[in-house]
Amino acid sequence: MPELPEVETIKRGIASHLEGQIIKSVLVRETRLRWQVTDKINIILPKQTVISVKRRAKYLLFECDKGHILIHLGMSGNLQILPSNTELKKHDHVDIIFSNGQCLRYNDPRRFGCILWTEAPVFEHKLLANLGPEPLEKTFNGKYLYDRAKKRQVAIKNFIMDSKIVVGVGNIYANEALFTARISPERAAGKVSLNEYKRLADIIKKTLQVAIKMGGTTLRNFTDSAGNPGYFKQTLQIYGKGGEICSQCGTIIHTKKIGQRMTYYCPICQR
DNA sequence: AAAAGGACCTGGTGGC
DNA sequence: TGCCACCAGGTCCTTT
Repeated sequence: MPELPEVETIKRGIASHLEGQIIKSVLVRETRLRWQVTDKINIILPKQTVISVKRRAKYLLFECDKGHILIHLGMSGNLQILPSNTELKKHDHVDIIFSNGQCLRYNDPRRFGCILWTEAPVFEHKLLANLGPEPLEKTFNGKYLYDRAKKRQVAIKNFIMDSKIVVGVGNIYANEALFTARISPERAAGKVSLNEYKRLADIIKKTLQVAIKMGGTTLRNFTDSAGNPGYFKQTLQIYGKGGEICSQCGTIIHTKKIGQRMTYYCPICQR
């Protein structure tokens, strides 16, 4: 489900509700997420205070007194803040209940997400240690992409979706950014010029920023932590528009699987 | 080291 | 209406 703007939307929605709150209990109804949810969290989390809520890539990091809770939403995960007695829905797998009566509820039909606990320095965690830069940071720019892409044969679309290169760019925003940058998704990463990379990096930043501002993209069921959809869908230029007309030149928008993911592009505008 | 493909899941949709 | 194939916002892991 969520790419960076959606995770950021969730983070902004929940942070102020949780920071400073004391965990009262944890209810794990389903441990079979991407990785087993350890029953250790039932023991260790109660009485801890949530000090801060942060995001790194598409991971949400809940800093507690003794360590971090690390949550990824996978393809279909969502988090909501609810009164702890709220009636359960299907796939409500985990509740973190707070002493003020609120509950952070994790729902995930496909169970590709994860909920982990770590007491080590969180950025040294295996899942975070080898991630590329955040796309909205200054270290992510055209020169950086150009340098990393040298001699690489991989398609540019897969390259910008590679979390070792840059985090947070999923299938929707990769399609959108390449269309706006007028670069063919199939071109080898090593054959993109420095100027094109500068344009692309700026467009990735801009696209993500606008999407965050609009509360993310709701395709079927993404909602923020209060249950509201995102409105970036109305802004999509190319994603999901196979067979429709390119807004720039009127050509039929093509589709093709690249790296097992559906790709939408205009064969005239994108070279 | 880089590239490609499989794996993990449920639910919705469209075709017959 | 029912059944089936295929598709979906991610990304780790194994194999080549």
